[in-house]
Amino acid sequence: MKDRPSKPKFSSPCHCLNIRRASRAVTQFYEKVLEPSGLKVTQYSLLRNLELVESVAMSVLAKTMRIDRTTLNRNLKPLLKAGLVTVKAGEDSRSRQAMLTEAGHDALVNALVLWDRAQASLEDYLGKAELASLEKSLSKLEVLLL
Amino acid sequence: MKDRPSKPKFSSPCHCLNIRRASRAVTQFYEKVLEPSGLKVTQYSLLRNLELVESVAMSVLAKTMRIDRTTLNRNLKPLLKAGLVTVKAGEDSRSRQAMLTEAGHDALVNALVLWDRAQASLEDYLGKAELASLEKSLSKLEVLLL
DNA sequence: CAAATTAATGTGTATATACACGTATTTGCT
DNA sequence: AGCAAATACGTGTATATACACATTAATTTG
Repeated sequence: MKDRPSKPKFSSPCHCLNIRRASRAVTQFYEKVLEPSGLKVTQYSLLRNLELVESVAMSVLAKTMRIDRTTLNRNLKPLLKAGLVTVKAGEDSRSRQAMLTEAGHDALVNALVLWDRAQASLEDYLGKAELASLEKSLSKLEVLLL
Repeated sequence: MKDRPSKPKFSSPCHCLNIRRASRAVTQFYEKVLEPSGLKVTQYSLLRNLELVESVAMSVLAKTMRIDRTTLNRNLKPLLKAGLVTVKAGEDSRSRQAMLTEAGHDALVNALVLWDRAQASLEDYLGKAELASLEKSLSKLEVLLL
């Protein structure tokens, strides 16, 4: 076997992987708890945001939720197909307004108690203090790029 | 407009969304820094893990990296196509062994300095103490489901 | 040894994420 | 008015993630 130069066998753990892993685990936990509602956590949050307003333009919603505009567009599709959300034209004929349907509202109400459970479980698991500290760091990280 | 029952207008911030958002931000940061290498952070980590061993069975690698087995399978494909990784049959004719190619090793070495930079930036941004505290919480969260 | 289990993988399907492009409108400026 | 720049969106493409199934090979059992 030929000898290879520069083998960086040891290294510190990658912070990016660590947060991605934790994110996956937390996501899976929430998904499991939310499962009876038929909603993914992303979908839940989308409905949740729509519930706060009469209707909202796509890009405004994306900005509010701090997700990519095109990701929002894609994430909306299953909800549209399921009839939980509708889209109407805005005054500005470029913009489109998303809004919750009755079914969407019902689904949200239905999911709320489950979400509460997941939320509470997590708070219980980490403890108030550690969770608060974590959230603080997370909010710092969120603006890492800007 | 018809009156809707139970409008949960106010709620605590969703911990799941928070960590997902932070995860996205950190990922985008690493991706941007790694960009010149042509590797995504997921791909970097895959190569990094393969660099530690001669060859390794799929499921073992997945377990080591703590990612879903099928996700690993999919994530491997771009690397196979790019010729950075190859797969050979294992002794057990069910299992398949993944291994780094020379090109894969080169790509890894090339990306290492970039990754170091991203890693250092993050440490600088949060500070050693806060980062350590964060990592501790993240590792707890990672085993939330088991 | 034959049958039932378990183990190791791959694929179908669906969602999530985001960059690069392309399109249609609106605004702002001359 | 006319045109350039900025806005608001959607889509193509590629990767990431993971559950449900299907397949094949090795193991354990009766």
